[in-house]
Amino acid sequence: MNIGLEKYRHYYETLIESELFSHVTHNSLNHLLEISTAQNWPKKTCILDTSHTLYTFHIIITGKIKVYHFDPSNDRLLTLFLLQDNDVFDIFSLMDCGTHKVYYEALEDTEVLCIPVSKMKEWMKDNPLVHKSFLSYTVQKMNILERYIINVALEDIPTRLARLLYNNMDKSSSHYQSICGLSHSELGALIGTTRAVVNRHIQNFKEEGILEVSRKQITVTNVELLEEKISGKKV
Amino acid sequence: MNIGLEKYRHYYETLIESELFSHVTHNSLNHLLEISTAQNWPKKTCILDTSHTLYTFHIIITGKIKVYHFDPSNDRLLTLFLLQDNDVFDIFSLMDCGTHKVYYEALEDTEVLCIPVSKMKEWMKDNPLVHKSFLSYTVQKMNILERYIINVALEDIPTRLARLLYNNMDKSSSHYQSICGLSHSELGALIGTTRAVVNRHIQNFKEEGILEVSRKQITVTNVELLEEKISGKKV
DNA sequence: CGCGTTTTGCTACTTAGGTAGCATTTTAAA
DNA sequence: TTTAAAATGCTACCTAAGTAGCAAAACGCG
Repeated sequence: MNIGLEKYRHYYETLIESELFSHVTHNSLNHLLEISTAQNWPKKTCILDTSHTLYTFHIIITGKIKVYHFDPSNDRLLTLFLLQDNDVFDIFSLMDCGTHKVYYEALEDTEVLCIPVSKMKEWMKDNPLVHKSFLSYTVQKMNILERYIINVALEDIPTRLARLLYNNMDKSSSHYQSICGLSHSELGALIGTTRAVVNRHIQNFKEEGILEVSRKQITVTNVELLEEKISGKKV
Repeated sequence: MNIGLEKYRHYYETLIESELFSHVTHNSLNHLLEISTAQNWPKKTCILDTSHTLYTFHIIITGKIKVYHFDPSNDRLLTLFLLQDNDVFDIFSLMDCGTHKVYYEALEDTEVLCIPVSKMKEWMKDNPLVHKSFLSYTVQKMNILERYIINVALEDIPTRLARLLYNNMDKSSSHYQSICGLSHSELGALIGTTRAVVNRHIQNFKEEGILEVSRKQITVTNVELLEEKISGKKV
């Protein structure tokens, strides 16, 4: 890595805060940074080449990345994960378990560290303890996926939408925040439906006095009613 | 573990074949067996107590176990995984990531090794390399879950059913085998729908000449037509 | 400022899938 | 052997959700 000292320090500080690398020795972390290349991905950058993530491992320093699947038969997208700082992708590339047919898109300007998969594997061999934290990390992601599938398979769309809004609401200000900036299409991709249906239910919620909308911004005005939509389901 | 020598040998041989334990030393594997208790779970044994799997880790020697979620609001089951020999559960219990609200049921007579989670954690601490194989194992399971959710979120039920049948068909004999013995309710739980809908589509498939049915047994008579139902989707 | 693009709101239509209910068959258990 | 329980097949019904299409509004870029 060939960058200014402050940048380097910034990356180091970020990684050492991460649950994935917090226990790694100073030397090893430096070595990891040495084999890394920093990249800035502006908002809307897309990684559609599935072989790219097969050979390059990424660590997100700042920003937000959407991991999604595209189904050509009905032209629909399904967002599997929203990744943020200290998330990594793609763990599949580190295990030799074949191609992983997903695409990536930066939802915000994103700083990533890029590491060739072969070098990352070597580094992990030199730092076997990271397998433990990678395991813990993967299990957490799997837990998210499990709740996701239970959600999609067993609940109707108003419930899923309500839960999405609820989970991403800044409770302190009653102001829906984390998903903010996402279009109805994006919301649809997050709960397994289309933008038309999302819009329909948002209008319903609006009429019921649950929320107010402006462009790409949803403000929850009645949290109790929103909670009722989720109706005590704890998933 | 206090059992006959042959039994012990049988467990040992099974574990050493497993991708999870194949690289473990002879001594360590013996130690693992020492802290294990073997149990036989007859078909239909249910583990509904979620705290049980919080404190006990299991390794399946032989048999088949269904991991499922129950949604009380609409009385529906969703099968998340079918586990077989050399599968383990629950990895969540080894990482301290809270309760994992799933239930277990033996679909066949099943032999399991039971290990207190605290002892399993200790054993893993003494055998840190297993984290690598556990990571690989978990990533594989996650891959299955990912395909599952894409399936449920983006495809209709005939497609999901066709894929389920296709994936579990004994291709050599054109005889649907692996899922055999499962009722329409169970098939529904595997693709996120109800038994009535499964039955409806099975009748359709029958009329189209794709398969023949007898109680708890489905025989695919026209694989090409079945493949058409899946219509080139490779998920 | 003007223009094209994106996002949103809304109508009307169609249909897959969920539900309820019941009768028949098969199986397992007493 | 009898009886209860489980599994299947099928009817009819209803609603949620997907689709198509259009127009208005908001944005963003030159």
